[in-house]
Amino acid sequence: MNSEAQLNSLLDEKLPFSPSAETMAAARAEVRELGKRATPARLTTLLFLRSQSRPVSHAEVAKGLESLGFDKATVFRNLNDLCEWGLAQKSELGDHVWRFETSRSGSHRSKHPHFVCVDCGTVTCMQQIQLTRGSLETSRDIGQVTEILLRGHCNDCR
Amino acid sequence: MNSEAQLNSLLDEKLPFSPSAETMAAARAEVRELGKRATPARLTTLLFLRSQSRPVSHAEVAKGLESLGFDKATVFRNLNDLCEWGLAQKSELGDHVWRFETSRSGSHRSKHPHFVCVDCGTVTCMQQIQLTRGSLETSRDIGQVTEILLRGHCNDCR
DNA sequence: ACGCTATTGCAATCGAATTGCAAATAGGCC
DNA sequence: GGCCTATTTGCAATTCGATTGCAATAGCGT
Repeated sequence: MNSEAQLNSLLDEKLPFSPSAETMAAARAEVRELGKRATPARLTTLLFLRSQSRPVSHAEVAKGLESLGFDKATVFRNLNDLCEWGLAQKSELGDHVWRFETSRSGSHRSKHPHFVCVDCGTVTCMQQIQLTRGSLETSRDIGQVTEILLRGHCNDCR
Repeated sequence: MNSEAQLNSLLDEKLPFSPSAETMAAARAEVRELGKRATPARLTTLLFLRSQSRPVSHAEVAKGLESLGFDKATVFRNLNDLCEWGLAQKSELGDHVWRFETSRSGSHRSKHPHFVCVDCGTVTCMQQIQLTRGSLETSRDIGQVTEILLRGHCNDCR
Protein backbone atom coordinates (compact mmCIF):
# COMPACT_ATOMS: atom_id res chain seq x y z
CA MET A 1 0.00 0.00 0.00
CA ASN A 2 1.45 3.34 -0.86
CA SER A 3 1.68 6.21 1.54
CA GLU A 4 -1.20 8.17 0.11
CA ALA A 5 -3.64 5.28 0.10
CA GLN A 6 -2.55 4.12 3.51
CA LEU A 7 -2.98 7.51 5.08
CA ASN A 8 -6.36 7.92 3.51
CA SER A 9 -7.56 4.64 4.87
CA LEU A 10 -6.27 5.63 8.25
CA LEU A 11 -8.12 8.86 8.05
CA ASP A 12 -11.26 6.94 7.37
CA GLU A 13 -11.69 5.03 10.54
CA LYS A 14 -8.77 3.62 12.43
CA LEU A 15 -6.97 6.67 13.69
CA PRO A 16 -7.47 7.59 17.33
CA PHE A 17 -7.52 11.16 16.13
CA SER A 18 -8.76 12.87 12.99
CA PRO A 19 -6.36 15.09 11.15
CA SER A 20 -7.87 17.02 8.32
CA ALA A 21 -6.48 16.69 4.85
CA GLU A 22 -5.01 20.15 5.22
CA THR A 23 -3.35 19.29 8.50
CA MET A 24 -1.92 16.21 6.92
CA ALA A 25 -0.65 18.13 3.92
CA ALA A 26 0.91 20.71 6.19
CA ALA A 27 2.70 18.06 8.19
CA ARG A 28 3.94 16.47 5.03
CA ALA A 29 5.28 19.78 3.83
CA GLU A 30 7.03 20.42 7.12
CA VAL A 31 8.76 17.10 7.02
CA ARG A 32 9.71 17.49 3.41
CA GLU A 33 11.17 20.88 4.11
CA LEU A 34 13.55 19.23 6.51
CA GLY A 35 14.72 17.03 3.69
CA LYS A 36 13.17 14.00 5.32
CA ARG A 37 10.76 11.49 3.87
CA ALA A 38 7.12 11.95 4.67
CA THR A 39 6.32 8.38 5.55
CA PRO A 40 3.00 7.30 7.00
CA ALA A 41 4.59 6.29 10.27
CA ARG A 42 6.35 9.60 10.59
CA LEU A 43 3.39 11.80 9.72
CA THR A 44 1.08 9.79 11.90
CA THR A 45 3.46 9.99 14.82
CA LEU A 46 3.75 13.72 14.43
CA LEU A 47 0.02 14.24 14.13
CA PHE A 48 -0.67 11.94 17.03
CA LEU A 49 1.68 14.00 19.16
CA ARG A 50 -0.08 17.15 18.08
CA SER A 51 -3.43 15.69 18.96
CA GLN A 52 -2.32 15.32 22.56
CA SER A 53 -2.65 18.09 25.07
CA ARG A 54 0.09 16.78 27.28
CA PRO A 55 3.44 15.08 26.99
CA VAL A 56 3.06 11.40 26.20
CA SER A 57 5.47 8.55 26.62
CA HIS A 58 6.89 6.48 23.84
CA ALA A 59 4.83 3.58 25.15
CA GLU A 60 1.65 5.61 24.92
CA VAL A 61 2.33 6.70 21.38
CA ALA A 62 3.30 3.19 20.36
CA LYS A 63 0.16 1.83 21.92
CA GLY A 64 -1.99 4.51 20.35
CA LEU A 65 -0.63 3.66 16.95
CA GLU A 66 -0.20 -0.10 17.24
CA SER A 67 -3.63 -0.77 15.77
CA LEU A 68 -2.29 0.94 12.67
CA GLY A 69 0.48 -1.57 12.38
CA PHE A 70 3.41 0.68 13.15
CA ASP A 71 6.23 -0.93 15.03
CA LYS A 72 7.29 0.53 18.33
CA ALA A 73 10.88 0.78 17.16
CA THR A 74 9.70 2.87 14.24
CA VAL A 75 7.68 5.05 16.53
CA PHE A 76 10.66 5.30 18.82
CA ARG A 77 12.96 6.42 16.05
CA ASN A 78 10.47 8.87 14.69
CA LEU A 79 9.86 10.42 18.07
CA ASN A 80 13.55 10.97 18.56
CA ASP A 81 13.99 12.19 15.03
CA LEU A 82 11.22 14.71 15.48
CA CYS A 83 12.97 15.97 18.57
CA GLU A 84 16.26 16.18 16.78
CA TRP A 85 14.64 18.18 14.02
CA GLY A 86 12.95 20.55 16.44
CA LEU A 87 9.40 19.45 15.71
CA ALA A 88 9.05 17.95 19.16
CA GLN A 89 10.83 17.83 22.44
CA LYS A 90 11.22 15.22 25.05
CA SER A 91 11.40 15.68 28.74
CA GLU A 92 12.06 13.64 31.79
CA LEU A 93 9.60 14.44 34.53
CA GLY A 94 11.21 12.52 37.32
CA ASP A 95 9.79 9.07 36.79
CA HIS A 96 12.26 7.69 34.30
CA VAL A 97 9.96 7.85 31.35
CA TRP A 98 10.64 10.06 28.40
CA ARG A 99 7.65 12.09 27.39
CA PHE A 100 7.22 13.79 24.07
CA GLU A 101 5.26 16.80 23.03
CA THR A 102 5.30 18.82 19.89
CA SER A 103 7.04 22.14 20.00
CA ARG A 104 4.38 24.76 19.72
CA SER A 105 5.53 27.41 17.38
CA GLY A 106 5.02 31.00 18.34
CA SER A 107 3.66 31.86 21.76
CA HIS A 108 5.62 29.54 23.94
CA ARG A 109 8.14 27.55 22.06
CA SER A 110 10.15 27.46 25.22
CA LYS A 111 9.43 24.88 27.81
CA HIS A 112 6.59 25.37 30.16
CA PRO A 113 6.26 23.92 33.65
CA HIS A 114 4.73 20.51 34.12
CA PHE A 115 2.77 19.05 36.96
CA VAL A 116 3.20 15.34 37.54
CA CYS A 117 0.84 13.40 39.73
CA VAL A 118 2.91 11.08 41.86
CA ASP A 119 -0.06 8.75 42.20
CA CYS A 120 -1.38 8.22 38.70
CA GLY A 121 1.49 9.67 36.71
CA THR A 122 -0.69 12.07 34.80
CA VAL A 123 1.15 15.04 33.43
CA THR A 124 -0.37 18.46 33.09
CA CYS A 125 1.09 21.39 31.25
CA MET A 126 1.07 24.66 33.16
CA GLN A 127 1.66 27.60 30.89
CA GLN A 128 0.95 30.19 33.54
CA ILE A 129 3.06 29.05 36.43
CA GLN A 130 5.77 31.45 37.41
CA LEU A 131 8.03 32.34 40.24
CA THR A 132 7.82 35.52 42.22
CA ARG A 133 10.16 38.28 41.24
CA GLY A 134 12.28 37.70 44.31
CA SER A 135 12.46 34.01 43.62
CA LEU A 136 13.63 34.68 40.12
CA GLU A 137 16.47 36.78 41.45
CA THR A 138 17.36 34.15 43.98
CA SER A 139 17.36 31.45 41.36
CA ARG A 140 19.63 33.56 39.24
CA ASP A 141 22.16 33.51 42.05
CA ILE A 142 22.21 29.77 41.83
CA GLY A 143 22.05 29.23 38.13
CA GLN A 144 20.08 29.35 34.95
CA VAL A 145 16.73 27.67 35.39
CA THR A 146 15.66 25.78 32.29
CA GLU A 147 12.83 23.73 33.64
CA ILE A 148 10.21 23.93 36.32
CA LEU A 149 8.59 20.79 37.58
CA LEU A 150 5.82 20.48 40.12
CA ARG A 151 4.93 17.21 41.70
CA GLY A 152 2.02 16.29 43.87
CA HIS A 153 -1.39 14.70 43.97
CA CYS A 154 -3.78 15.64 41.20
CA ASN A 155 -7.37 16.39 42.08
CA ASP A 156 -8.53 13.08 40.67
CA CYS A 157 -6.30 11.21 43.06
CA ARG A 158 -7.18 13.08 46.22
CA MET B 1 32.85 -11.78 60.77
CA ASN B 2 30.87 -9.47 62.97
CA SER B 3 30.02 -5.93 62.09
CA GLU B 4 32.63 -4.32 64.28
CA ALA B 5 35.50 -6.41 63.08
CA GLN B 6 34.44 -6.16 59.48
CA LEU B 7 34.20 -2.42 59.61
CA ASN B 8 37.54 -2.14 61.27
CA SER B 9 39.20 -4.22 58.62
CA LEU B 10 37.55 -2.06 56.00
CA LEU B 11 38.89 0.99 57.67
CA ASP B 12 42.35 -0.46 57.47
CA GLU B 13 42.91 -0.63 53.80
CA LYS B 14 40.15 -1.55 51.43
CA LEU B 15 37.78 1.35 51.62
CA PRO B 16 37.90 3.87 48.81
CA PHE B 17 37.46 6.47 51.51
CA SER B 18 38.58 6.76 55.11
CA PRO B 19 35.95 7.46 57.70
CA SER B 20 37.30 8.11 61.12
CA ALA B 21 36.16 6.03 64.03
CA GLU B 22 34.14 8.98 65.24
CA THR B 23 32.48 9.42 61.86
CA MET B 24 31.65 5.78 61.86
CA ALA B 25 30.24 5.90 65.35
CA ALA B 26 28.18 8.94 64.48
CA ALA B 27 26.72 7.23 61.47
CA ARG B 28 25.93 4.20 63.51
CA ALA B 29 24.14 6.34 66.06
CA GLU B 30 22.13 8.10 63.36
CA VAL B 31 20.95 4.86 61.92
CA ARG B 32 20.17 3.41 65.30
CA GLU B 33 18.15 6.48 66.15
CA LEU B 34 15.94 5.71 63.24
CA GLY B 35 15.28 2.32 64.72
CA LYS B 36 17.18 0.65 61.91
CA ARG B 37 20.03 -1.79 62.11
CA ALA B 38 23.51 -0.41 61.70
CA THR B 39 24.80 -3.02 59.31
CA PRO B 40 28.18 -2.77 57.62
CA ALA B 41 26.59 -2.46 54.21
CA ARG B 42 24.31 0.30 55.39
CA LEU B 43 26.92 2.32 57.22
CA THR B 44 29.40 1.91 54.42
CA THR B 45 26.88 3.02 51.86
CA LEU B 46 26.03 6.08 53.90
CA LEU B 47 29.65 7.00 54.49
CA PHE B 48 30.52 6.41 50.88
CA LEU B 49 27.78 8.79 49.85
CA ARG B 50 29.09 11.34 52.28
CA SER B 51 32.59 10.99 50.94
CA GLN B 52 31.44 12.05 47.49
CA SER B 53 31.43 15.64 46.43
CA ARG B 54 28.54 15.21 44.05
CA PRO B 55 25.54 12.97 43.52
CA VAL B 56 26.46 9.48 42.40
CA SER B 57 24.47 6.80 40.68
CA HIS B 58 23.55 3.48 42.17
CA ALA B 59 25.93 1.84 39.73
CA GLU B 60 28.78 4.05 40.91
CA VAL B 61 28.14 3.30 44.54
CA ALA B 62 27.79 -0.40 43.84
CA LYS B 63 31.03 -0.39 41.91
CA GLY B 64 32.80 1.61 44.57
CA LEU B 65 31.77 -0.91 47.17
CA GLU B 66 31.93 -4.12 45.21
CA SER B 67 35.48 -4.81 46.28
CA LEU B 68 34.11 -4.94 49.79
CA GLY B 69 31.76 -7.70 48.85
CA PHE B 70 28.49 -5.86 49.12
CA ASP B 71 25.86 -6.89 46.65
CA LYS B 72 24.38 -4.30 44.33
CA ALA B 73 20.88 -5.21 45.40
CA THR B 74 21.86 -4.51 48.97
CA VAL B 75 23.39 -1.21 47.98
CA PHE B 76 20.28 -0.45 45.98
CA ARG B 77 17.97 -1.10 48.89
CA ASN B 78 20.13 0.84 51.28
CA LEU B 79 20.31 3.84 49.02
CA ASN B 80 16.56 3.92 48.73
CA ASP B 81 16.13 3.32 52.42
CA LEU B 82 18.44 6.18 53.25
CA CYS B 83 16.35 8.41 51.03
CA GLU B 84 13.16 7.24 52.63
CA TRP B 85 14.59 8.01 56.03
CA GLY B 86 15.74 11.44 55.01
CA LEU B 87 19.46 10.78 55.25
CA ALA B 88 19.87 11.05 51.52
CA GLN B 89 17.99 12.20 48.48
CA LYS B 90 17.87 11.06 44.93
CA SER B 91 17.44 13.14 41.85
CA GLU B 92 17.00 12.63 38.17
CA LEU B 93 19.11 14.79 35.93
CA GLY B 94 17.43 13.89 32.71
CA ASP B 95 19.48 10.88 31.72
CA HIS B 96 17.37 8.24 33.36
CA VAL B 97 19.79 7.50 36.11
CA TRP B 98 19.00 8.16 39.72
CA ARG B 99 21.74 9.94 41.56
CA PHE B 100 22.09 9.97 45.30
CA GLU B 101 23.60 12.40 47.70
CA THR B 102 23.35 12.76 51.42
CA SER B 103 21.01 15.33 52.82
CA ARG B 104 22.83 18.19 54.39
CA SER B 105 20.69 18.52 57.47
CA GLY B 106 18.28 15.84 58.38
CA SER B 107 14.91 15.20 56.87
CA HIS B 108 13.78 18.50 55.50
CA ARG B 109 13.13 16.89 52.17
CA SER B 110 10.54 18.19 49.75
CA LYS B 111 9.65 20.93 52.17
CA HIS B 112 11.34 23.48 50.01
CA PRO B 113 12.12 23.57 46.31
CA HIS B 114 15.28 22.04 44.97
CA PHE B 115 17.46 23.13 42.13
CA VAL B 116 19.21 20.36 40.26
CA CYS B 117 22.10 21.18 38.00
CA VAL B 118 21.76 18.96 34.97
CA ASP B 119 25.49 19.24 34.37
CA CYS B 120 27.08 18.36 37.68
CA GLY B 121 24.04 16.92 39.39
CA THR B 122 24.37 18.97 42.50
CA VAL B 123 21.14 19.58 44.32
CA THR B 124 20.67 22.94 45.94
CA CYS B 125 17.98 23.69 48.45
CA MET B 126 16.08 26.88 47.78
CA GLN B 127 14.23 27.93 50.87
CA GLN B 128 13.11 31.21 49.40
CA ILE B 129 11.70 30.16 46.08
CA GLN B 130 8.00 30.54 45.72
CA LEU B 131 5.32 30.79 43.11
CA THR B 132 3.32 33.89 42.40
CA ARG B 133 -0.07 34.10 44.01
CA GLY B 134 -1.75 33.48 40.71
CA SER B 135 0.38 30.48 40.01
CA LEU B 136 -0.49 29.04 43.37
CA GLU B 137 -4.17 29.32 42.55
CA THR B 138 -3.66 27.75 39.19
CA SER B 139 -1.74 24.89 40.67
CA ARG B 140 -4.51 24.36 43.17
CA ASP B 141 -6.90 23.78 40.29
CA ILE B 142 -4.75 20.93 39.18
CA GLY B 143 -3.82 19.33 42.44
CA GLN B 144 -1.89 19.53 45.64
CA VAL B 145 1.68 20.45 44.94
CA THR B 146 4.06 18.67 47.26
CA GLU B 147 7.32 19.30 45.54
CA ILE B 148 8.85 21.97 43.39
CA LEU B 149 11.86 21.09 41.32
CA LEU B 150 13.89 23.45 39.20
CA ARG B 151 16.40 22.20 36.71
CA GLY B 152 19.09 24.10 34.95
CA HIS B 153 22.75 24.93 34.85
CA CYS B 154 24.32 26.06 38.09
CA ASN B 155 26.66 29.03 38.05
CA ASP B 156 29.67 26.78 38.50
CA CYS B 157 28.84 24.92 35.33
CA ARG B 158 28.10 27.85 33.09
C1' DA C 1 9.08 3.47 -14.26
C1' DC C 2 14.02 3.10 -12.17
C1' DG C 3 17.35 3.27 -8.79
C1' DC C 4 19.35 4.90 -4.75
C1' DT C 5 18.94 5.65 -0.07
C1' DA C 6 16.11 6.59 3.91
C1' DT C 7 13.04 4.17 6.59
C1' DT C 8 10.68 0.27 8.44
C1' DG C 9 9.68 -4.24 10.80
C1' DC C 10 11.12 -7.68 13.70
C1' DA C 11 13.94 -9.75 16.79
C1' DA C 12 17.46 -9.23 19.81
C1' DT C 13 19.99 -6.71 23.16
C1' DC C 14 21.12 -3.55 26.85
C1' DG C 15 21.18 -1.74 31.28
C1' DA C 16 19.03 0.36 35.22
C1' DA C 17 15.73 -0.84 38.39
C1' DT C 18 13.42 -4.17 41.09
C1' DT C 19 11.95 -8.45 43.29
C1' DG C 20 11.63 -13.41 45.57
C1' DC C 21 13.43 -16.18 48.73
C1' DA C 22 16.34 -18.67 51.67
C1' DA C 23 20.41 -17.82 54.50
C1' DA C 24 22.78 -14.72 57.55
C1' DT C 25 22.88 -11.50 61.36
C1' DA C 26 21.97 -7.21 64.40
C1' DG C 27 20.37 -6.19 68.58
C1' DG C 28 17.02 -6.96 72.45
C1' DC C 29 16.64 -10.14 76.20
C1' DC C 30 17.92 -13.31 79.73
C1' DG D 1 27.81 -15.16 76.36
C1' DG D 2 23.92 -17.51 74.04
C1' DC D 3 19.17 -17.40 72.30
C1' DC D 4 15.58 -15.56 69.57
C1' DT D 5 13.31 -13.11 65.97
C1' DA D 6 12.59 -9.53 62.80
C1' DT D 7 15.53 -7.30 59.80
C1' DT D 8 18.82 -7.36 56.31
C1' DT D 9 21.66 -9.54 52.92
C1' DG D 10 23.27 -12.27 48.79
C1' DC D 11 22.26 -14.20 44.59
C1' DA D 12 19.60 -15.12 40.84
C1' DA D 13 16.01 -13.91 38.15
C1' DT D 14 12.93 -10.62 36.23
C1' DT D 15 10.89 -6.46 34.57
C1' DC D 16 10.70 -2.89 31.46
C1' DG D 17 11.88 1.18 28.87
C1' DA D 18 15.32 2.26 25.69
C1' DT D 19 18.07 1.04 21.81
C1' DT D 20 20.21 -1.44 17.95
C1' DG D 21 21.41 -4.77 13.76
C1' DC D 22 20.02 -6.07 9.60
C1' DA D 23 17.50 -7.45 5.75
C1' DA D 24 13.34 -6.03 3.43
C1' DT D 25 10.56 -2.13 1.95
C1' DA D 26 9.26 2.08 0.02
C1' DG D 27 9.87 7.41 -0.64
C1' DC D 28 11.05 10.46 -4.12
C1' DG D 29 14.44 12.64 -7.43
C1' DT D 30 15.30 11.78 -12.07
